[in-house]
Amino acid sequence: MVLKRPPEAGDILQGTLDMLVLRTLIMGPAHGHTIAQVIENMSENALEVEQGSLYPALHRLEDRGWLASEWGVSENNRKAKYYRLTPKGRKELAAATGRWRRMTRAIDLILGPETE
Amino acid sequence: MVLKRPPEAGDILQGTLDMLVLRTLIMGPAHGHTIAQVIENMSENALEVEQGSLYPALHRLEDRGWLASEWGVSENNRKAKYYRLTPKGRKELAAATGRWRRMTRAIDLILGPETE
DNA sequence: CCTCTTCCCATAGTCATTCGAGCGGTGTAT
DNA sequence: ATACACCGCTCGAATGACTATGGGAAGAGG
Repeated sequence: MVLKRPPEAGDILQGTLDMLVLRTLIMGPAHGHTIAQVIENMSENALEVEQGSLYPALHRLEDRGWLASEWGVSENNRKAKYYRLTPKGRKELAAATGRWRRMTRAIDLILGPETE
Repeated sequence: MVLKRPPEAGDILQGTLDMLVLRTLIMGPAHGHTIAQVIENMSENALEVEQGSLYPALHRLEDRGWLASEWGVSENNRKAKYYRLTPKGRKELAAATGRWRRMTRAIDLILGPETE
């Protein structure tokens, strides 16, 4: 055995996808397909959002009351589920962002200056 | 069931512990207990390294050839296993640090300026 | 019409990693 | 002797991302 997938470029850091989705929806409601594209584009294609990660994420965010959804029709005239941020979702985004900044600062303290 | 633990302060971001351990050992060999303390101190106690995370991490790093270990005696006169970075470990640290920087930059692109 | 592609949603199964809880042992100091 | 810090380790549960796979519907091209 002992086959392990080395971390690939594009892989999402575990625990950060939810925050990215919430952040994306600050600009207004969107459906899954668009959310993924926005994240990929805004990250200059450094991140890839796989469907197998995205849809479970959307569902758990909705389960937790951070998103609400509504069926509609996409720009391409297809059936699409639009998600929007709830007030709780906004609070969670702020909290998650705070956690993220504290965490990365802490890690960068250990890694040391950029120049290393 | 359905017990979910909200992310607590001190929790390690999944996937970063190995990099932190490798980075700690750049200063020279150390044993597990010390490694944990160094990470906690250097992060200004923003991070907590649990034993249940640390020892499995040390073992897998050694399995991958990134660390080598040797039994010795600690500063407190106790039996302790000293880990040191191998050349492969050094390379991996550089690679992991690069991945980390690219990833955080990408995420920060999406989160936007600090001031939000 | 039929097929192919793109768009859009969804789930099952696998895997790696972290955590909490717990075990055992040994110096040192009270 | 007993309490405590130090030091190593392991197991089960939980989490979340990935691959793989499915389906359905719109639009384009033959």
